[in-house]
Amino acid sequence: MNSIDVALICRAMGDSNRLQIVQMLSEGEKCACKLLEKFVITQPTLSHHMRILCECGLVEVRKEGKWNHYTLNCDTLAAFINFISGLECCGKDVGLCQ
Amino acid sequence: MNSIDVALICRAMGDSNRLQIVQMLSEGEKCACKLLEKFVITQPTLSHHMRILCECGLVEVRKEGKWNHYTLNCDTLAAFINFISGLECCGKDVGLCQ
DNA sequence: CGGACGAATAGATAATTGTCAATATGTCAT
DNA sequence: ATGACATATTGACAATTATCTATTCGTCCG
Repeated sequence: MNSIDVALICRAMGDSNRLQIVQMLSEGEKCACKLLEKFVITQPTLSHHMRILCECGLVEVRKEGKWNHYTLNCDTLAAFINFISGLECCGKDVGLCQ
Repeated sequence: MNSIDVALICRAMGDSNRLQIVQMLSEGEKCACKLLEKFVITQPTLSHHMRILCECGLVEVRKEGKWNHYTLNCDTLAAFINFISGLECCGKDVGLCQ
């Protein structure tokens, strides 16, 4: 996963509504209606947020009749976690960790 | 670390210049001049980006005479990695992973 | 078919953001 | 003190964004 993809995901998660949506999806698949209950936003606004989350690859939608069911995309999430986990803070010029 | 802090950090890393700066700092402490070399932005713009990175707590500055030296903040980074790593994708309604 | 209902799109708007040029501030060396 | 240089601040502007209302599109059921 390259920096551009990571930046896109970060940007997607940089909105607090969307971050909370990601947290909810981390618990498992949720339908749009369920998500909508949780926030004080309109349906078009939720649709907008879900689109951004889907476009960066972090979220997938399963359409079932009239309803949309959302899940986190395992591959994207794993790659993102991998990237973030690879960041280090101890590489001081001193050459010592801690 | 609560969602608001995480969203702030994500937003900070949601700009591709800033994400690349974070990657560079992951290699170790860097001075502003060194960072500036790497990007096609002006000094005030770099200053602006560093401020955003510092304000969310991800980056720390060490002022030494005329120069600023930046590092990643270990505590914040660790808390952030911890939060992100805690996200899961396999919590489908089915109740099965994979 | 036709109404009901969930989701998407269009259009508008206020707020935020990334960037720059110009200027100010702070620190060092002479 | 004064000039040189690193950084910060200010003010401006174009681009992006989060949100809404109004409308359209899709799917189901009677």
